[in-house]
Amino acid sequence: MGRGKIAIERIDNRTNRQVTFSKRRSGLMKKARELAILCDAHIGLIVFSCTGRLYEFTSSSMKTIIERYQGAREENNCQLLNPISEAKFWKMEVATLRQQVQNLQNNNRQLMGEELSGLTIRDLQFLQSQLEMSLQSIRKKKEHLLAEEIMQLNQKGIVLQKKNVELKNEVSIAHEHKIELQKKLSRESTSGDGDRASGSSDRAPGRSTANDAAEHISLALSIEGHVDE
Amino acid sequence: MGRGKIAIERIDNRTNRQVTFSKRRSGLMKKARELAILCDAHIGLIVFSCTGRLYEFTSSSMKTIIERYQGAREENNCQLLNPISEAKFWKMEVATLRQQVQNLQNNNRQLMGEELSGLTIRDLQFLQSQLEMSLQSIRKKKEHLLAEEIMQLNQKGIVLQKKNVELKNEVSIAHEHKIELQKKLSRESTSGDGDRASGSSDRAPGRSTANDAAEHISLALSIEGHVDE
DNA sequence: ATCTATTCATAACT
DNA sequence: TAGTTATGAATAGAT
Repeated sequence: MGRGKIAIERIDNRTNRQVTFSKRRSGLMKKARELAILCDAHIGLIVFSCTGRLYEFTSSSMKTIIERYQGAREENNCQLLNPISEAKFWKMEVATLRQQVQNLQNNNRQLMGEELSGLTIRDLQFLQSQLEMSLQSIRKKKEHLLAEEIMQLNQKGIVLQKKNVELKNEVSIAHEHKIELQKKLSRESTSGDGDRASGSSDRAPGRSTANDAAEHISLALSIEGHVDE
Repeated sequence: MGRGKIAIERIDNRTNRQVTFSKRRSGLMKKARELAILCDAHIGLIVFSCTGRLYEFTSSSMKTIIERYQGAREENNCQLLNPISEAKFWKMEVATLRQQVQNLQNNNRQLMGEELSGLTIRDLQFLQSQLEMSLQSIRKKKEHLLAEEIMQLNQKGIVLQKKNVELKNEVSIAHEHKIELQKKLSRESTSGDGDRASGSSDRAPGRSTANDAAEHISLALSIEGHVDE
C-alpha cells in the first residue's frame, strides 16, 4: 500500500526507516485502539524504536494488562516478578473493581429510576432521553421478533391449509369410492335408497374442518399482535 | 475498508463482534510484525478478547519487553516476600468482582437498549415496562425540581419587586426633595422654569426599571419550563 | 471459510 | 517535519 510495494525486511535507509516507523507506529496504535473499542478487548501494546524510545498503547492500564498477562501466562510468575507487590496489586485491583461495581450499580439504579436525588435537571433530562432511546430500540427489537413469529405462524398456516386441501380431496375420493361400493351393493340387493343422505352428511364436515383451521390461525396471530401494544 | 464504513464503537452483535475481532486481531498482529521487521523495533502486543482469551505478539520475548518496559517506566517493584495465599485470595476476589462487573455491564447495556439479541419477547416486554416506570419516576423528579426552581425564582421576583417599590419610593422622595430645593432656588433667583421637564424624565425611568425586572423574571421561568418538554 | 466492493494505510514524493 | 497522492492492503458484509 503506497506508491509501490515494499518487501517486509529491514529498511536500510536510516531516514526512510524513521519515517516509516513513525507512520506505521501510529497506524498500529490506531488499529489497536479500534480493535479494543470495536470488540471490547483489553489490549496492551509496547513499542521500542531502534533508538530505544518507548511508545505504548493500552485500552485500560498497562499495569493491569501486564499483570493479567503474567497471570494467564501460567501461575509461576510468583518468582519472576513481585510476590508481595503482587498481593498489593490484586488488592488495588479489588479496590478499583469495587469502585467500578459501585459506579455501575449506581448507574443501574438511576436507569431504573431509583436513587435520583442529587441529580440536576440537566442530568435527569439526559437520563430521560437515554431511556427514551432505549425504549425505542427495545420496541423495535420486539416488533422485529413479533414480525418473525407472525411470519412463521403464517407459513405454518399455509402448510396446514395445503394439507387440509389434500385431506379434503382424499376424503371426497374415499367418499366416491364409498358411493360406488354402495351402488354396487344396491345393484346386487333390491333397494336403491338410503345412500344420498349419508353422502351429503359426509361432505359437509370435510369443508367445515378446513374453515376451523384457518380461523384458529388468524386468531392466534391477532392475540400475538395485541401483546405489542 | 470493507463493504461499508463502520463507526468505531462497540459492536453490538455478538457474532459480528467475534468475527471482526478475529480479523482485526490478525491484521493488528501482522502490522506489529511488519513494523518490528521493517524498523528494527522491539514490540510486545498483548490482546485479551472480551471472553478472556489471550493472544500475543512479540518481536523477541515478552518477558524482555515487559522488563524493559517496567525499567523504562521506573517502577521499582523488586522485593521478595511472602503471602502467596494472600495474593491468591485477592485474585479470587478480583475474579468474582470481574464477573460482577460483567453482569452489571450487561444489565446496563440492556437498560440502554443495546445488546438485545438473545432476549425473548417476554424479556423485552419486562425491560420495556421497567424503563417506562423509570421514565415515570424521572419525569416526576424533574417536575418536582422544576417546580422548586420556579418557586424560588418567584420568591426572588417578589423580593426584587418589593425592593423596586422601595427604591421607587426613595426615588420619588428624592425627587420631591429636589423639587422643593429647586423651588427654593427659583424663589431666591428670578426664573421659575426648567424644572418640570427634568421632573417627568426622572420619574419615567423609575417605573420602567421595575417593569424590566418583572419581565426578566417571567422570561427566565418560561425558558426553564421549556426544558421539560 | 471465501469472496469482493469499499475504505484505509502508507510509500514515494513534495 | 508535515502534507499530498497513487497504490496496495485491510476488511465489512455477503455467500
